[in-house]
Amino acid sequence: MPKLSEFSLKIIEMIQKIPKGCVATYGQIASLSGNPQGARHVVRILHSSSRKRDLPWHRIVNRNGEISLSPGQGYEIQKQLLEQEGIFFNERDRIDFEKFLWKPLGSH
DNA sequence: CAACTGACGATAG
DNA sequence: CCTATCGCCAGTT
Repeated sequence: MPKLSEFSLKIIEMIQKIPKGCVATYGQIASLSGNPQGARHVVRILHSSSRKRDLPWHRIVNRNGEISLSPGQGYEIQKQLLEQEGIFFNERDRIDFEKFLWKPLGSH
């Protein structure tokens, strides 16, 4: 088991904090973890640690609110998991951020 | 150690 | 709206 950087550990931590019924973007997680440019690294963490750490990987979508996985590569699974949490997709197959984007902390 | 990789993001046309 | 590029950067090989 490789040692992960502090940045990576934070990414894992943030992903675990995403509440059920909400989604977050790759860039958002990276930014909250201290590196706004590290979106691609979030991907690597999901690849290497999502299964091991039992992360809610399906709650991560791209900046447009779309599923980034290709059909046959997990797209259907992710969509199903999200819909099971009460998240739905609009006519362009996107998630409405106004309703479902995770807003950490007192954004009220 | 160096190259490669990728479920991204921003920008330009 | 779409495609094409470039920047990004730690984990993996």
